[in-house]
Amino acid sequence: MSKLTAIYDRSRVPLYLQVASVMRQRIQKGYWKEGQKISTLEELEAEFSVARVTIRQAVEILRDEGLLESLQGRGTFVSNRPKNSRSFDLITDFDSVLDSLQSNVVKRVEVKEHRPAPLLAPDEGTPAEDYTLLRSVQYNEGAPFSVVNLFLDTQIFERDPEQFKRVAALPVIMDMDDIVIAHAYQTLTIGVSDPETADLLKIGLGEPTVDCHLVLIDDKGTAIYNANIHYIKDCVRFRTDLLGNTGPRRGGRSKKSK
Amino acid sequence: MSKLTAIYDRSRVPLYLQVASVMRQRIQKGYWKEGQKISTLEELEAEFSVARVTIRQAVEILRDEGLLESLQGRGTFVSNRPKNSRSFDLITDFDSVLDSLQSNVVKRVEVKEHRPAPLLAPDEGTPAEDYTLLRSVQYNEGAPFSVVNLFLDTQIFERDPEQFKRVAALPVIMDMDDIVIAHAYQTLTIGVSDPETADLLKIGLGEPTVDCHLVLIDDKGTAIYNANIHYIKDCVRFRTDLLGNTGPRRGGRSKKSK
DNA sequence: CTCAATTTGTTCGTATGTATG
DNA sequence: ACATACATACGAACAAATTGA
Repeated sequence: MSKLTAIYDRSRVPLYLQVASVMRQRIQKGYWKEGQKISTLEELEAEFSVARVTIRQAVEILRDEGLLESLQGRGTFVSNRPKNSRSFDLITDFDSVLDSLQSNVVKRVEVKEHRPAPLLAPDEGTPAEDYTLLRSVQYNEGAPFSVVNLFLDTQIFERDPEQFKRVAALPVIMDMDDIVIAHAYQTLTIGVSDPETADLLKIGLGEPTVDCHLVLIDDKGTAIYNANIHYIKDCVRFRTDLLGNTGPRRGGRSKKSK
Repeated sequence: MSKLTAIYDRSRVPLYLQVASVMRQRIQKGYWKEGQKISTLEELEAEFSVARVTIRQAVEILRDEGLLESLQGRGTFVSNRPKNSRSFDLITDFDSVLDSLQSNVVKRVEVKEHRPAPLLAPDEGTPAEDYTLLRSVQYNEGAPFSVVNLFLDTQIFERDPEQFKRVAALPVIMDMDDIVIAHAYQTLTIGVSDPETADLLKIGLGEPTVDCHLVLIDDKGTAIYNANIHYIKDCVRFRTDLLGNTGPRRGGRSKKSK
């Protein structure tokens, strides 16, 4: 019990799940390679300071997930399994957003009118008078990877309700030639799934998600498009070149660094 | 038990923790505002389909965290607590990286030589011959918010070992005038804390983190700087304007969208 | 072939945690 | 607050399969 209480100080999640999470990551990040024999139960026992049975429970979870295989008398091995990396890069420019809507399956699951929209940050424009909620789920290879809760300016929604109810909203908006998007702010944070999101994404309640707050502001400063998008955490990645278009950087610049 | 097994299909984390996570997010994201009376236990009971005691356990956790206050006969209220938003924006350009190293406290916790470095993606240059591991922790307001595992090309490390052991590496590198950084790739993903990271960040084992893989490539194509940075998930946020420097966007562009 | 060492698999007893009604 | 059922975790012992000496 001495061990237990010490570890439980920081997380009340069952120990075998904590251990399983760490081992799962070691496999996914390639620290434990495919086909490789991993540490023995006794070594893992020592490393994590837990009982034998607890390690076995963790291994059992990863076995069920097809990540590990155990052979009595020989050891535990990382499975050679077909790679199905469903992860993709998050989007950082407007045209890619439009493109991605074309390449993924979008299923509208709900439309509600007169809904209070998510709060806007000080620089995210002024709220529209009324919003219509369009909720949809994005699928990739048949599995859901994101839930979109879009609060669309009702004035715009009513210009083509049938279209908005059927397909992705952004292309429809961009087809309206009197609309000018002055700003498109995207804010990414880490959140946890609420009951609706967990249900639609087929994940556990309270599991971490990547939350994207996307706000489009028109030329009058109105936030006509105000969306919260929840991505399954393993499905997203974000890459950037810090040098951007400034070109290579030469050392010795600190003399004038005030 | 009927309820229980249904929910446990997707997550084996104790129910009261799942419920607590969702309620914590409602407070943190401002859906439940400060001072507001939240739903009654009975309503929450119905919403989450769990027993009364389970809701009470969740509330107790948030009470311990100072997020909620219960008053017998009146209800449960969101605490008016001092805002200490320790979150900050992730960095997307090179100069900001340099700046941020100056404004945060960095504590070097470990130096190890001849360590195998993290794997490089195909376009992340060729590995250096040998790397030296510099591990440090970044603090903000006295609390740790990130662990940096930097694998530095040993050839560069040995040009000024004492300096590298004491202060942040990047400014030291940028003071060497014969070094040219041709690329600086940053990749963000969601991971979970391993035992060392959990220990240094004072978080639970297996809790989600924002992982940043940062690779600097010199003019010869060598990955001289290869770092894995683990941020506490609540401490980071990432903002961007999708329109960037392309200016406002006018509708009606789809005619030529092949 | 046998033996010993290694490694996973199984079981028991006990204490505490979780969830229902 | 109580009674009940099941889950989690420990420690220890023993069984079964594999390997190499």
